[in-house]
Amino acid sequence: MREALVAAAFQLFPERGYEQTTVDDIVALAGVGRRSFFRYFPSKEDVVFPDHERCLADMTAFLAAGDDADEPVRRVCDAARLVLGLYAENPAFSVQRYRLTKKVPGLRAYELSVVWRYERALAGYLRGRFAGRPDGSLHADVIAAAVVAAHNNALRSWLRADGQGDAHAAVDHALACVQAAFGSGRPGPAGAADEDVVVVVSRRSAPLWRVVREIETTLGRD
Amino acid sequence: MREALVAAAFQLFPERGYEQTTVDDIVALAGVGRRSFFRYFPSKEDVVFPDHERCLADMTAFLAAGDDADEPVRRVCDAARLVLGLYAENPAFSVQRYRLTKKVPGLRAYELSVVWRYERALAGYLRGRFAGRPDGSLHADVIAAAVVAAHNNALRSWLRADGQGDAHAAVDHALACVQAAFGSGRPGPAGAADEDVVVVVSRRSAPLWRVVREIETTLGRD
DNA sequence: CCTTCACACGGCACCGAGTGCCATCGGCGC
DNA sequence: GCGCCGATGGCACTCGGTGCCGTGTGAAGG
Repeated sequence: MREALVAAAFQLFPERGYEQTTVDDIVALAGVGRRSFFRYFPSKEDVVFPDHERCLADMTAFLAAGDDADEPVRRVCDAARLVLGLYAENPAFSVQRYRLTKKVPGLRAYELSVVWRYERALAGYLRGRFAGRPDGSLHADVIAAAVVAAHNNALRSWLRADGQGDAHAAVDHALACVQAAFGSGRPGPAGAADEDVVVVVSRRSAPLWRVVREIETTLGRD
Repeated sequence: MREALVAAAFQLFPERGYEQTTVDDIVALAGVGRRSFFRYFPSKEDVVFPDHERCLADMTAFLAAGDDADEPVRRVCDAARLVLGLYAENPAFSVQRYRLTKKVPGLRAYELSVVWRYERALAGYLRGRFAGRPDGSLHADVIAAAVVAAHNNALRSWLRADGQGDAHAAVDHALACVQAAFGSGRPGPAGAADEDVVVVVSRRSAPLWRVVREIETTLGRD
């Protein structure tokens, strides 16, 4: 039933456009009642993202399954990789959906709210890992946003290329940049500081207290 | 006319709730025709963010007014501070709107699309500044997302406190964390590398090529 | 074999957001 | 005074979304 509705919708959307296709058109093609559509999809936009609810549940389960020995930033990057996997599973569908969301503003807004829930899940996990640390919630929000942005940057360039190329490699590279900025440089509360060599970047002309504060910030002890 | 509609809306929203207030209720209280409402606001959600269009225009103008001598990350942080100024101008209104967007999912989704446009403006500016640099668009997206996340984190904690406290100081502190991670550590194309002391963080057990790559990443020469 | 209960589906009526069209009215230059 | 133009209001319509109810079907139970 869900599959029939999704199939009917994605048959009509490319030829008529999203907004020109009414729910009545979809249910007429699928041969079901109009009321049943809204039983399976809370809104018309939801038919475009049929499995995002399951994906979100998978991601939160993945985050909940980790233990405290994991490096937090590494963990959220792996969670992002998990989401990419679901996109890469059926590239044709992902590309088709990408074309839709790129053109239709209402669909783009809906995608934003979807992505926002992923980002909040990542930030919630990081907030728990950074609990007690000063500016913990700030770092959690910033890192979650950076991870999502890097993931989306790689994902979109892969989608723009019609699903050609290695999506996983692109996302790995993008996430490596984020991990380089936040990951290994920010030891978690578990504290593996003595395993690290610390490198701070600061202008030579900066006052000493400024340099010290940047070192503290890098070490996460501000 | 706009002011009358906004005033009527924000008189009804707190007492009835957003979704329980129909557009007919608003125009009846304002004493204008229903058709005129949609002349001034494309949708019901727009009446909640009456000046965001002007704010976005101000921000893009601010970014366009900068010259190439500016440090790019510093510039987008200042642009974010500019947005905060418009929130801090009338705290009562901002707090009232925050309560609404926190409760109503549809309004939160709309706010996301608003914030997204700010983020795209910042990313577009950074993309221009990073043109030619490897992974320029990736860094632009990540930094823009981090700046917006830091700004929103500080803004929301200020709004949760009913507009008490110094919003500018909170945002300055939040943006300083982002600048510490991306700003001074990443010299722009203008190249002030010889003024910097470079500090890299890496596990001692990491292979040499990994350390070298992190140094390259930190210097923005990967 | 018949009953009954539950559940999924379909149809119907309704609400509210948003739009196109046209009538109206007030200010403006000619 | 006359005609033009922009702003406004009213009307009718579409479409997304919801509540309600009737119906059919299949499984459990007498």
